[in-house]
This record gives sequence, structure tokens and C-alpha cells, in this order.
Amino acid sequence: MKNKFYITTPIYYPSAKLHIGHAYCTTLSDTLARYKRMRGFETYFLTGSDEHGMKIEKNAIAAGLSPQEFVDNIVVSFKKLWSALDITNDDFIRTTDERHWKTVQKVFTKLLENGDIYLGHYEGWYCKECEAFWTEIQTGPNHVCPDCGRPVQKAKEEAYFFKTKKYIDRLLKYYDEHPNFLLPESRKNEMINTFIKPGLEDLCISRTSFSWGVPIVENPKHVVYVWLDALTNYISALGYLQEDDSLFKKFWLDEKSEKIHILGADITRFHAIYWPMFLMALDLPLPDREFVHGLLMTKDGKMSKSKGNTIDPYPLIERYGVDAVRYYLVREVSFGSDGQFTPEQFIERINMDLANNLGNLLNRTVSMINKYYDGVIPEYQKGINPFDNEIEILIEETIKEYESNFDNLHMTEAVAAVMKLVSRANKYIDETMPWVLAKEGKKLELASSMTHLIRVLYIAGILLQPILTRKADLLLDQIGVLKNKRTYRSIKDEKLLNGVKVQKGEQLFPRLDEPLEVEYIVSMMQKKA
RNA sequence: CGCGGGGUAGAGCAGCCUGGUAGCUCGUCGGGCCCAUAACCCGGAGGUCGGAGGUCCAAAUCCUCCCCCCGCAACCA
Repeated sequence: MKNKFYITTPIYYPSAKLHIGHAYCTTLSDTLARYKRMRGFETYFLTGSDEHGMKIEKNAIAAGLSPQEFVDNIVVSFKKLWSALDITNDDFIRTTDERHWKTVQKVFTKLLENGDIYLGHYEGWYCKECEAFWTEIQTGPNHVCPDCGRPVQKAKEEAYFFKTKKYIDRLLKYYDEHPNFLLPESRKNEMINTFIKPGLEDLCISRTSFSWGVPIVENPKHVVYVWLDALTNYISALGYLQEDDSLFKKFWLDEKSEKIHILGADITRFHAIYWPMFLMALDLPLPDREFVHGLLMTKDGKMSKSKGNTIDPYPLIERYGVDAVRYYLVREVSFGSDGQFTPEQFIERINMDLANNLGNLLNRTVSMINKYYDGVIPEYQKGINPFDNEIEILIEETIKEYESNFDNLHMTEAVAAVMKLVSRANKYIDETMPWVLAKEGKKLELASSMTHLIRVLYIAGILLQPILTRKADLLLDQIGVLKNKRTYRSIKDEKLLNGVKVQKGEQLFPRLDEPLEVEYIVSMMQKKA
């Protein structure tokens, strides 16, 4: 059995502000990391930034800064966003970190010595004005620079290439033997049909046309080009080929560690084809799973800088709180599918699930315990009311469903299962009608009704901790759970809350005025455009 | 014929692999309740499952063709 867990997000490119799509990916990863920690796995969660390349070099010059100053500024904003979203990354790797450079250079040397790399020529369409190479497809039929619109010329430059052919068979075999390596499954077929079958080209891994990158020791006019640099972050952050490689041994080499990369569809090819090849060439174990999440789109399609339809997560966090935003991201779109962000659905999701269902259940339950028991929770007993049994069984089922869904990276479904239990508890109030039981003096039945509701709230509070990083605790505060009883191990303890005093607090999630809030979000979106 | 995903109730989605009463959330209409955040609970209406053909006792589901939307196409999660 595995007892360690290593999870990574992609490293984002600091050429523009992060939008809600980035927040989506990182929040889901964080939720998974928090879940694993809660389940007792020793967990290491990595995110970071991919800071090299010509685009950064150019943007920096335009801003009158050195490339390093330029990325330093933007990375501050990355870290600020992750902090606002309560992201619990253990490390933040920057490709400009010295430790990363060292590892990349040593990796390059190793591949060169092993004969996996050769010096050749890269041929492409070159824009003299922008000093940039473009591909056939990027320049379009008229062969113009996608940046400045001027005509481009065919040009050649010396470059190093990685020999992919050597590893294709091994890669296909790995796909076969590890059906869960690349998820969802359709992605694997896409890789094979689109990129491998038509004949995979060798990968260009160096450039001489710009200098903002990791210099190649053996030939310093070259810098390492994109993917060999970027993908290596997953092991450079753990200390691979550095003085202290204890984390690398613990989380990458140890068979008891599950290694998982979360990534977006657009970079699947690099993660699913080249990254395993690099690792094979280095004679290192491959990741256990790579999960390709879907895209969060707006009504105008994919969010992009050029379309100007990106959603900034900050105003949402400020106005609705980190819990609401995290909940929305995890719950609204099934992890692995594409989804659409609309202001209406954002507000409705918060109102329906968090205010009406969860918040209201807490509120009505605590009110009744105050009213009927002076706030002291009575003793839990099974099977008193006709519907008690059903609730008891559903609690067990919910926990099972939650675990198996989370373990299979179905975070959306895991949360949905919890909310289904909460909803069932709201119904249970109508079924048992505690106000009638109170009037008729049916003490045993009334007590049972209250304790079953409390138990559902307790279970929900614990299970939602990886998502509702703050409000889950506020919920548990209100039902009087001691801080040291908020662990996963305690959820089986039915006597836990006997005699505990509830503490009615503020509404957990106040109901939002939908038309008003939709208007606010829309105005915020237009301000950006 | 570039590759992939999709078209199911007013909106958003599941079901399709392994054919057999079309399901979920929201909205809508009617009712209930009074513990609660105009909330909660119950019930109803609303679908020729993108189109055409085929296989079958039986097709949303399998096969063929067509139409439409979206994404990717070597640095936008």
C-alpha cells in the first residue's frame, strides 16, 4: 500500500495575470492534496512558474525591466492568488531558481552522454523584427508573423534534438500496462492517433535565437528550450541531482509514493509523451497518474488573453469568500470535462447548495437544539424514529462514495455525495417533525431526530474540510466539535457529540440576491474587457 | 476526408461501452409545513434524445451517411 502522495499542478507562464482557469486547476489539486493529508498520507504538493522564453524577454524589455525583475513581479501576484485561495502547496518552484538550473543542466549533460540528444538544425519561419521562430501553422497560409503581422522567411538555426523514436515502443507498452496512467481514457487515444501514429518527430530542446533560459554548459550559445526545462521542474523541486535529494528519494523513487500530475488538455502531449520519454532516458520511474482536467470556458468560448474574456478570481474571492469560490470550482464542473462559467450559475450554485441546503440545515438544527435542549446535544441512539435507519445507512454509503470518488479523482462526485446526504437530512426534518414530537412530549424520538441531524452535519463538516477551508470549521464550531475531534479518524465515533453544547453563530452562507450579484459579476467582467 | 469532444424538458448536465418504463440539478405551476437563511418538504406540467436511413421482437444506446457547435493543431489551465 502507498503511504505517500506527490501531486503537482502545471507551472504557469508569467506573461499575464492568472485567471479563473488557473485557479480551477490549482484549487482542484489543492483539494486532492488536502484530502490525502486528511486520510493520513504523507503528502507533498508542488506548484510553480515557468519563467523562461522569448515572450518573457520581450515583455520585460517592453516594460523597461530586466527579465528577472519582470518575472519577480508577476510571481508575487501568483503567490498572492494562491494564498487568497488557501492553497497549501509545500513548495513553489521557479524555473529561474538556481536549484532548477542546476538540475536541468545536469539532466542535459546526462542525456547528451547517453546519446539521447544530438545537434542538428531547426527549420522554421523566422520574423526578423521579432527575432522569433514560428511554425508553419502559426504563420498561416500567408506566412506572416502572428505577433507583428510582418512577412516571415524560412530560416534555419542550430539546435539540439531529443531522439524520440528510441522510446516510442516503450511508451506504448507503458500505456498498455498502466491503463490508469493517462486519464480520462480518451486522452490516451488522442495521443496515439494524433501524435504517435503519424510519426513522432524528434523534439527540439534548445534555441540560439534568444538567451532568456538555462544555458547549456557544453555549448553556451544555446539555452534549453521549453519542455525539457519546464517539465524537469517536477523533479528539480524535489532535489534531483542536487546535494540534498532526500525529498526526491522519498516522493519520487519510493514505490510507496504515488506521483500524480494534474494538467490541462493543451499540454497533454508534453506530459504524456515527452515527459515519460525523458524519464526513461534518465532511468527514473514514471508518474503513476496524469489527470487531464477540462477547460472552464465562458459563453464566448475558451478564456484567452486575446479574446479578453478571462475571469479574474480575486473580486469573486473578495465578495463571496474563498469557500464559495472553491466550492463552485470543485462542484460545478465534473473534473475531466469542459465546463462553462456563467455568473448565474455561480450565484445559483452558492445559493442552492451552500445557503439553502447546508447553511440552512445547520441553522435550523442548532436553533432546535437551543430551543428544545438549551443547546446541549442529547445522547445518540440508533433506530428510534422510522427514518433513522435510512439516515444511518446513507451516512455509511456517503462516506464510502466520498472515498472511492476522491481516490479516483472524481472530486465533483465526491462533493455531490456529501451534499446529497445534507439534502436528505433536510427532508428528514420534515419526516420526523420535531416540533410535533416536542409538543407531544416524545422525548426519545425528539432526541433521536436532533442527534441524527447533528451527526449528518458533523460528517458533512469533516468531509467538506478539503473544500471549505474556513467555513467547515465554522460549521463544526457551531455544533460544538472540539478542535482535536475534527479528524477523519473520528467520523465513526457516534457518541462523540453526546452532551456537547452547540454555539449558534452567524449564517454560514447568507443567501445572495441573484439579480444583484449577477449584475455585479457582469460589470466586473466588462471592466476587464 | 487533420485530430478530439459534444448536440437529451426553458437552462446546465447524466444515461450510450454491457440495447428493454428517459433521469438529475435549477427554473416553472400547484400544495404542505412553521424548526430555518422568502428557506425546507410533497406533487404536477414540460422531451418525436441534432437529422435521415439501417440492424433488432425492442435503439438516446449498435452501424452508415449528413447537419450544427466547441476545443486542439509544437508556449494561453
